[in-house]
Amino acid sequence: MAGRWVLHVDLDQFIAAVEVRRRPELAGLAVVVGGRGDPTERAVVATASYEAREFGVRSGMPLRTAAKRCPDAVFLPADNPAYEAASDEVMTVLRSFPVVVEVMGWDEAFLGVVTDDPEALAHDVQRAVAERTGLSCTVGIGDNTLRAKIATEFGKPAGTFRLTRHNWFATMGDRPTTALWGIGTRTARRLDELGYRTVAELAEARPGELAERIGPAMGPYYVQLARGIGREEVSDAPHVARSRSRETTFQTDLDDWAVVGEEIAVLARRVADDVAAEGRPAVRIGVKLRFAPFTTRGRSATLPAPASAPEELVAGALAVLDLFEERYRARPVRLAGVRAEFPPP
DNA sequence: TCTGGGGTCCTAGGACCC
DNA sequence: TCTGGGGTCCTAGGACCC
Repeated sequence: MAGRWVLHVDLDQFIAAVEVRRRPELAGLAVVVGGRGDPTERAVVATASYEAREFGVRSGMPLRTAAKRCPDAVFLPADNPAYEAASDEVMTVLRSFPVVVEVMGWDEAFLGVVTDDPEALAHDVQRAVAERTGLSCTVGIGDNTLRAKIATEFGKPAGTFRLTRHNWFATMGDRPTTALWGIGTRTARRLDELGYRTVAELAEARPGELAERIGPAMGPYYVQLARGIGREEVSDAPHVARSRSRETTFQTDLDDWAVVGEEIAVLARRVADDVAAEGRPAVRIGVKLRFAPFTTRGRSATLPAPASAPEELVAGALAVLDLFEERYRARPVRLAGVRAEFPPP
């Protein structure tokens, strides 16, 4: 009798693997991809190959730090169009199976499947992806999306792992709450202060107590996470964007407010291109500024009328920039961003 | 460790209205 | 005519994820 399963397919060191695939001489080397590939610039690591990770190089780490930890690494610029194309190849392979494919990013997808042997199907998927794209992936198997997603961590690299209601607490019970998908270090610290340190402890919490102390939606949700409860349906409905944004970190801080305005106009035009591609007008616009050393402030406003035209979005963004109080205008700016929001569904 | 870029969702406070 | 309570919208900021 065939059962319903969720498979979580996650490409191994995806970005580094795409680079190695087109430059085979890099195989076996420490490869670090990020920014423009110059470790002296302001940028962070997008992905490090397993060889580079041996030296303590991690995603999100400044390139400068990565270069200190692994001076012999090959540094490459991020080539997003290449990763998007490789991602499309992989998703096409996944869709060739009789499954529902829900894309979660360049290098991840959930598969909704009906089978009585999910491991066999997982291995078929891994083999097909390897043969048709040359890329390696790990497959987590679960009775819902949460457990499938977490199972992947135990299958890395290139393996499979099954996580269900039957082995959830045996596998996860003693782990810290950060092992849950959706709980980061900030929330873990707050939970710790309330006496919940492990997954098993959080699973025993009263949802009502956490609703009061954490928030009406998130509190009870965290208890559900700890119990391994998650969405069982996988959907291939096309994603409908809520917002589109563009932002830039400057190599050197801007100290002239007029130049900040010029950069905001440039970003607003790029956002306008994205909005035009969406084919529906934006109703709100936001401006983000990050001041030296690292404080970030945002201002936003509803547009006078829904808009897609570049001139309207530029005017809107500059009007929002004007909402920043006088006291901000002499501060060095290290990042500027513009975001357009679409109407809620 | 001097900290990217692109997203999503939640929370909280004040405004406003009845 | 000094003052309640509820609902909803707007905005800022936080947290998390890939």
